[in-house]
Amino acid sequence: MNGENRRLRDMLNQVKNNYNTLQMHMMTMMHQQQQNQERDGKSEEVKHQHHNNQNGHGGGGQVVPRQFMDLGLAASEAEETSQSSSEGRSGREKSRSPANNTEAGSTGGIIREDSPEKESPGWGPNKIPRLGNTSTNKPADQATEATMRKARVSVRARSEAPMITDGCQWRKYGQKMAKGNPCPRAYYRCTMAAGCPVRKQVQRCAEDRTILITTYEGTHNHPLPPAAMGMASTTSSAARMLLSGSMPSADGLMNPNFFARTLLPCSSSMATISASAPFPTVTLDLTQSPNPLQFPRPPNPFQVPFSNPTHNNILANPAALLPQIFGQALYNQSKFSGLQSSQDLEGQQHPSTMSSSINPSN
DNA sequence: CGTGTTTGACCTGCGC
DNA sequence: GCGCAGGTCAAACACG
Ligand SMILES: [Zn+2]
Repeated sequence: MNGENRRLRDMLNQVKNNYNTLQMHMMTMMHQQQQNQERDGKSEEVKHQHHNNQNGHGGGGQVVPRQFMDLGLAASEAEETSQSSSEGRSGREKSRSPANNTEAGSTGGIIREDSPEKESPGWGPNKIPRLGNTSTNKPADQATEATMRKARVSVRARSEAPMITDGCQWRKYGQKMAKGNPCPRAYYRCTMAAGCPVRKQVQRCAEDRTILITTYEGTHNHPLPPAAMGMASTTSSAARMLLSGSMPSADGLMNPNFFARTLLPCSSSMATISASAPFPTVTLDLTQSPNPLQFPRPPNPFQVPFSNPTHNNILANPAALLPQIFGQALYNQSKFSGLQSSQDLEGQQHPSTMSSSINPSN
């Protein structure tokens, strides 16, 4: 009975999470659309990229409205995901089932895998520089990949399962005890294709163990099953948005405001951009109850994110704080863009090259 | 027997 | 240079 209850609750959570994810996804898309409209010049590449990701199976168009179609698609798929996850879990609740999933939807025109076997035999005896390689190889791809790899998308969701099911397959390759945290952090790598660079780490929140923090990093270089598209496209577009926002351009400023306007009314999910961490990180907070009306909890014990630089800014409660928070985000962004400017510039220098490489099939 | 998890060793970057 | 902390590797192991 307990088990069943737990299962049901978990299913519910999963559905909620999917819903929030979707919402996020929509926002990101809208944002990108907006961005595209405002300056179609360079952001066009982004658009193409996006399309590529979305229509991995379909093929890419470039009409703006298309994006909504994609969205719809993603929505239905998200549902599937939740269902499948519940099914999968019905058997065992806490044992780690190998099925998981994930994110990244980009088919990866961008990232060309260097060599599929680079990780196995290549550096077996290693100690060799994984970084050293990077310097020697082609700078352009490298820069792109490096930038992409740096970006992280972390998702906070309530889940009692050891890992949220996102449609991808993961192999665990490590586990560590986090410092100020009784719960260990687990490291996973995507196994859907050899050489897929995507990694994720899963950690439970110390105080509230019902909250699972999943951090995605990298972009898939292979097609994804429909079930994985939801999370994948969301995270990848979030990452892209982060990166584009971090660039030394004015429209980066649009992000926060856009977030504020769009998310606030819904208030069920929240995104925060933080560059204070070693890597730029987007945090999608899906932990809030979907209907805030029932659980107002206004005098929330949440800490003001920007007052505590230690952890990434995670927004728990919108309203009054937003301006400041976003202000800080902006500040961080600008800082970040300063730091990253060399790389970004390098990336930006050859937009045509980029777009062509992105869309090789077309 | 292939595939995935466990787990301690190992590597690297960073602050002192 | 040392120690710490975050990540990763890979041998051993578990499982179907
Ligand atoms: Zn992958």
